[in-house]
Amino acid sequence: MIEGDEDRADAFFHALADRTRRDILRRVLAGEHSVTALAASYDMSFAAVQKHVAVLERAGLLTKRRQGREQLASGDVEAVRSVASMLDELEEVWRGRIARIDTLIQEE
Amino acid sequence: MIEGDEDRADAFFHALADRTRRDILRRVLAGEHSVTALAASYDMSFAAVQKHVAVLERAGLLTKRRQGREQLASGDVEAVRSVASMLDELEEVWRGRIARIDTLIQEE
DNA sequence: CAAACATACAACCATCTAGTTGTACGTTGT
DNA sequence: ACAACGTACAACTAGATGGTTGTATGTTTG
Repeated sequence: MIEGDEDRADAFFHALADRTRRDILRRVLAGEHSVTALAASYDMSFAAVQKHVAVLERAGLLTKRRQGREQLASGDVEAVRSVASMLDELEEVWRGRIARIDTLIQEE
Repeated sequence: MIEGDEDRADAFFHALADRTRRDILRRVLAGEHSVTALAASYDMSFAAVQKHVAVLERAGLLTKRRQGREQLASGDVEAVRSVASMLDELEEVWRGRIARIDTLIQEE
């Protein structure tokens, strides 16, 4: 599994930094899909898509459950939210800057 | 120079997928810093930090303004917000899935 | 003017990444 | 039993990435 917060962030953002993976994530957030069903949507080999799914799984953005011979992939919305909250924290840093600027203006 | 939404998303997430760049972004969201001042914080060459700043700049996450011989870098909170809104759209996709599941349950 | 400073960028290198093909193995259906 | 299906993974390749050092250019200071 993935270690610290920074490692988690690395994995999250790296997983999201590829348009094929973002598209796969959209599909599996909308509903369960087998790896083969996902692979049918893209102009690349099954193995390539399977690796993208593995990257998303390793980042915790999707989970798989076995059903017979298929692996059904499903998006984890909680993980998506936790990425969003990392960005919210960045915005909070910015708010601190604005607050400091306002203080300076008032002191004049 | 005209990039699509997907190219922008690629650049955003790739820029954020490195912990040094996330740390630089935190600093420049908190306030302006020269490239040299930023470089002093990290255990790597000035050139390496300068390249990280360039990646963030190309992604639109920070801007620079010249002041004398220094370049002062400043974080762009609007860009951070637009990344966050991409994630919100993913969450919306997931809400659609839940709505569909609820409809199925009601039809039973 | 010369020296020191701040920045940008080229060239290079090791490693990672995203794709490929091929193989192996469990599951399903005939 | 066996053929077809669904998946995983290894080995390989081209190109991207993150780091290095060295050089060039503009700016400030003595």
